[in-house]
Amino acid sequence: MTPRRAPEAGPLTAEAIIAATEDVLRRYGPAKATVVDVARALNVSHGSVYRHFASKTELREAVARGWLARVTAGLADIAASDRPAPERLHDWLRELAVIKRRKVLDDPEMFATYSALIPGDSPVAADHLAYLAGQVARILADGMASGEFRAADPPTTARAVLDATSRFHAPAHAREWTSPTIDDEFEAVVALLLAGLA
Amino acid sequence: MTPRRAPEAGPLTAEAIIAATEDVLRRYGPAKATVVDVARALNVSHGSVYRHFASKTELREAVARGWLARVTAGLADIAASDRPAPERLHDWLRELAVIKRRKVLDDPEMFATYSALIPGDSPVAADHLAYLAGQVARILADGMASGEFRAADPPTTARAVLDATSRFHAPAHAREWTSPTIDDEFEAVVALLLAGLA
DNA sequence: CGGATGACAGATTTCAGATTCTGTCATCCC
DNA sequence: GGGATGACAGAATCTGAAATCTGTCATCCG
Repeated sequence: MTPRRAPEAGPLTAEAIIAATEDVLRRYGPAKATVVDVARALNVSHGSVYRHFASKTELREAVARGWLARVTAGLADIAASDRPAPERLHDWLRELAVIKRRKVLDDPEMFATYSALIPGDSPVAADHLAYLAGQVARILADGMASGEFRAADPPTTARAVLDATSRFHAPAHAREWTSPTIDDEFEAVVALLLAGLA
Repeated sequence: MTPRRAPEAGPLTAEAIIAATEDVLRRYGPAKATVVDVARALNVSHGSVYRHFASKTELREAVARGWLARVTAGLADIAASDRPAPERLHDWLRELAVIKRRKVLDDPEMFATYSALIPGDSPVAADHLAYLAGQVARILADGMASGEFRAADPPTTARAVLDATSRFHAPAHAREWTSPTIDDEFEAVVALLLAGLA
């Protein structure tokens, strides 16, 4: 593996470690990647990595956090658009599902890195869900303000919308995403939810 | 392990093999249980087991099928009751969730046996889901006939209802069922679905 | 002095050889 | 003759010793 960091490079930063870890994870996969591999990629000793991250888990969480933020960045635009709330919610949910499905195929090692954090109850997954719920709550609040949606508590309802669509975005269901009928099933669920919100 | 079958017992039947396998699975767990263990419990050679089941997988499927039918038997009564359809649907979904949750704790080895079939795309899970969807479709059709639910295609909508509640009954989510807020989340999702059906 | 280092202990993983298991089938017996 | 048997091949799993990894820390260096 080509070292990412020349001998004459400046101080070792958390960002450089995260970037190198992402490379190493993509190359070897989360099951094989080691802290020593990361250190080697950076031309430092593995002890130096532990100056910035208390544990391998913490490092993986930082990598997953950044990756998740990047891959779901496009959702905020949909949430903030000025189109009718039901249409926005539909498109937002669809885009979330499409992103996840694409990443399983596109970037399987990083998807696996993120998935592996969930059984361990990492805060990354909970924070990610809370972040997504915030965007849904905003769409719901807009829709309530305009009369497109019936009044309800946006945070609670946002969580219910995400829970009801978890089959289409939760990594635990990733194997089901290759089903030829998955799109129809998604549309049926979303239609039911939109009817319940109207 | 005490043999279930005395030397003077009658012919070896598929049912006896299934019953013995269930015992063996409960005792050793699906990861450790072998066909030889089952044969020993029945005082026969393992070759005899293969006269009735073409493979270990087929045997496990038969066991899981029977177990699932038994543990979900109570749902049919709820589906067939003459209470208002929305109430029936709510109680049916709740009972399904409660059964699954209880079995994870009660009967973890059999729950694991059933869960293990899902990643392998066994027809057992698909058939089970179709059976459940049939009951939901019936509740929906009743509700449509009485005007409690809006008109829609019952089979499609039944599938959507099950998909939207999968977090509360799909084994992939079993770890989440111990969350203290799981009941509130269940009720929020079902309220949204019932609103969408009304 | 702040950051990097590498030796170290204990935990985890690897790997090869030995064992056990699955699934088949020629043979046996009732 | 129909069902049961157990020997067998190839696949999977176990076992235990060696290697590697994680996380710590006394030491070093600029």
